[in-house]
Amino acid sequence: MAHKPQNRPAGRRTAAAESVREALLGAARQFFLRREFKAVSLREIADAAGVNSAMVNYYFGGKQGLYEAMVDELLSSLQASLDASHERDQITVAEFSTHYSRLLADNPWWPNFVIREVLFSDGPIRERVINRFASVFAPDLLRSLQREIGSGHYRADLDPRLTLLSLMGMTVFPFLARPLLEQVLGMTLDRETAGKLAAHNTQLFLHGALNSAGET
Amino acid sequence: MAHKPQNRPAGRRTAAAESVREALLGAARQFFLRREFKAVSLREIADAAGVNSAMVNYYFGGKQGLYEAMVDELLSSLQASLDASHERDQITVAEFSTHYSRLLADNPWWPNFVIREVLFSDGPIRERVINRFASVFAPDLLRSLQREIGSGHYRADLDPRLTLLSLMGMTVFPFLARPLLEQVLGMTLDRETAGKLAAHNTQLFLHGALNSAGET
DNA sequence: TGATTAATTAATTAAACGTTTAATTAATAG
DNA sequence: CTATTAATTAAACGTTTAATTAATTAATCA
Repeated sequence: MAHKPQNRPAGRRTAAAESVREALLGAARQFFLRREFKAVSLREIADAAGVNSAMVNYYFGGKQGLYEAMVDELLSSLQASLDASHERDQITVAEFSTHYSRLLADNPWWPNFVIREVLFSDGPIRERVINRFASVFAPDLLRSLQREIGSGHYRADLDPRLTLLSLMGMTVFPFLARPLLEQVLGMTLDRETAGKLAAHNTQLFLHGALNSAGET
Repeated sequence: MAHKPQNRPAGRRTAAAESVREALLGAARQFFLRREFKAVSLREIADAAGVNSAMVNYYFGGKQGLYEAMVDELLSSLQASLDASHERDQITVAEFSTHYSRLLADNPWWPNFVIREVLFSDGPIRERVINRFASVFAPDLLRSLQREIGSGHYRADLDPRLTLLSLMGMTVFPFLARPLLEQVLGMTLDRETAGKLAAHNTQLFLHGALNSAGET
């Protein structure tokens, strides 16, 4: 019944309570990001957090509640880390490529998680992830592309939305296909490779693959 | 123990047996492609197939066996559909973009499934999916890129592997992010849009985004 | 200090799961 | 016709799950 530790009187064992909450969230992140929802049991989460499994129901109202809390925490931290990455409405292709690649290289869990939520989940979490994810880079980048096309800097026949998709795909896909890279191409996606990839993508996006004297 | 109906004497109730097998495989595809492994129960599969749930153990040795059989069937049908798409070693960027886009547009389950297997699964199935997947397009395309770079048709400073990744990303990502497209950009990925996307990607890949008279 | 109440643990519950088993039906072979 | 074997069913098994309840601990305040 006690879905949440309601109206907790400030300063009464709250330190311990917060530590239990955070321990559970940390353990939840550790498991939920790596395995599917149903394949993770509350017991292993509680054990890893060093608390009793009933605490999940006490603090989060159940398994689903814990998962949603973890997702919210994750999205908030991402938002914060991205808010500092570029000036609003002023992102360039090179900046996007560089910042996004670094972000993905530093947080290997991120693309997996987003893709899983976007592709396989449903319900309120998926909506939240999509909207939050989409609001981070896409609008600014889309506006930037439209400006460049309108100003004649980019080719006038470029569809901004398709171009956005191409650019995001070039940037994100390698991190999604990371195991494929390692097993098939023998590449590892550390920060250095991610940097090379970002530079490569920027070049390719701006100039194309054809040699200067090339034909179609 | 009887993992498979061993040494089945030809012509003894095999018709019925095959229909049960296929009914189970069909139902398995219907559920496993949409939900995670642990979230699918043998009971719902058996119910949908109209057979007893013990048949799963009789014919496939268990839940895992049924899943693996389904995966193998899926990979074989994909391989067959792709073998007809291009001459070995002779694929161009435009061909790749076009064929792959059409394939993904026609089989919406495919990118989801591959990504799930590649990112979240482990064990023998993942190996099989990666190798099978990688052997379909990547080697031919990589060779083609190397040839174009070596011949001077493409810029000499292009890294073939990074270029392969960029190209695959441009092509595959929109289908992975399909829900995001629909919800954020208001686009639907039908065959027509997929065609436009393929043409756009080919153009962008070859010529880049910059206008002819543009600066860096 | 002693009552009160939040926090935590331990024990328990009911349901769902995949699998196994034993019994039954159907079909062929000798 | 009988023996044999494949195919199928229904029931039960043991395990695991999330959730609930009861019991215990500890901190606050009158």
